[in-house]
Amino acid sequence: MVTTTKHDRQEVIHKATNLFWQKGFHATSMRNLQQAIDMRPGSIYASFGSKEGLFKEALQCYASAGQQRLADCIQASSSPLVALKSFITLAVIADPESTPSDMCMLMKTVAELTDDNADLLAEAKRLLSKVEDAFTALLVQAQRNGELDRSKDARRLARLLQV
Amino acid sequence: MVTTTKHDRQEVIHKATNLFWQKGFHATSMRNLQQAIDMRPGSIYASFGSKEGLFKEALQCYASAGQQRLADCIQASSSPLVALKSFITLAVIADPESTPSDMCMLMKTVAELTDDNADLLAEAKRLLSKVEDAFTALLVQAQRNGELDRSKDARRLARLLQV
DNA sequence: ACTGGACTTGAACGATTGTTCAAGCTACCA
DNA sequence: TGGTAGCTTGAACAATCGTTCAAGTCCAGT
Repeated sequence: MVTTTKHDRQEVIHKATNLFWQKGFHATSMRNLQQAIDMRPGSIYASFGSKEGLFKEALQCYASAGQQRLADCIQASSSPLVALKSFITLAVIADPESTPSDMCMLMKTVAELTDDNADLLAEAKRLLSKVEDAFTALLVQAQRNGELDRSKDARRLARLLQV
Repeated sequence: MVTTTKHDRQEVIHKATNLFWQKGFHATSMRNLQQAIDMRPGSIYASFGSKEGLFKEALQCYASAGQQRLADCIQASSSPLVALKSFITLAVIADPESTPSDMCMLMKTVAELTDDNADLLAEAKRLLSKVEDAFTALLVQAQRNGELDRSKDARRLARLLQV
């Protein structure tokens, strides 16, 4: 045995991510998680330290999956603008059955959390701003290609249409 | 004394609304509320029945305040389009110190709640769709005045810019 | 002044929360 | 085969949750 102890860490995080995404941070109890990922409290705390720790990893899992999809769109598209468009439609169309929530998880998190859980709030904002950066990078590139004018920051708000 | 028993009901609801708006439903405990509105559990339950009952009234309070502001904008403006615009800027500019959250309370609620608390979720969606209706009514009126073309439903999404 | 009804109080309830830890299990190496 | 290191287990903890209710307070009407 070389990679996994018993539960594959990635798979566990993935399942936790889906549950958190669906129910939010506060509404997801440790006992919900125990059942969803099939681990007992001791193991969870040994692996992730706390509920917050697990949630933070879930956020990162979600964000990196999103980045991956965006990268795929870029590679598959001819111009930055059509890449962005295909990514957006991919995110917003995604069939309602398979997705835990019809809303961006980072958004939901920023909406839900307050200054208690300051760490998680900051992390979610950090990841959101990375998305923002990736989008604006695409847009300035589109501007250089002459497909856009000077409304750069305005398009960051296009992200909010994932609802 | 003719209207109030000891605490003015409207004022109590208003304070509760602000707290719920700031922290969300799950993160606001009854003890937080007791302190915020200066009532003890017995009185709260006598007046509102449950935490859910109080939250529902808070949602309605928030929504009717919004409707009031929209009505004011309409009356003060010359055309439906400038009324809508002034309302949006009013909502989004609102100085960050005085407002409990920089996000629409109905949105936050829809984002946070799940099928547990189905009543509250349904109520929030109902109020949101009332806002949507009011907006589209303004927009079709703008269309009749010849200030807009056929992108009616698309403008519902303009609501999401309250972030 | 006294009674009666309405409102308020806060201690207490059982349920559930996130978290801990001693004990058990399992797999690998000598 | 026996030992040991590390993972897993689940009962139990203190804290907090939403909620209840007997007792106390307040004031209007006689």
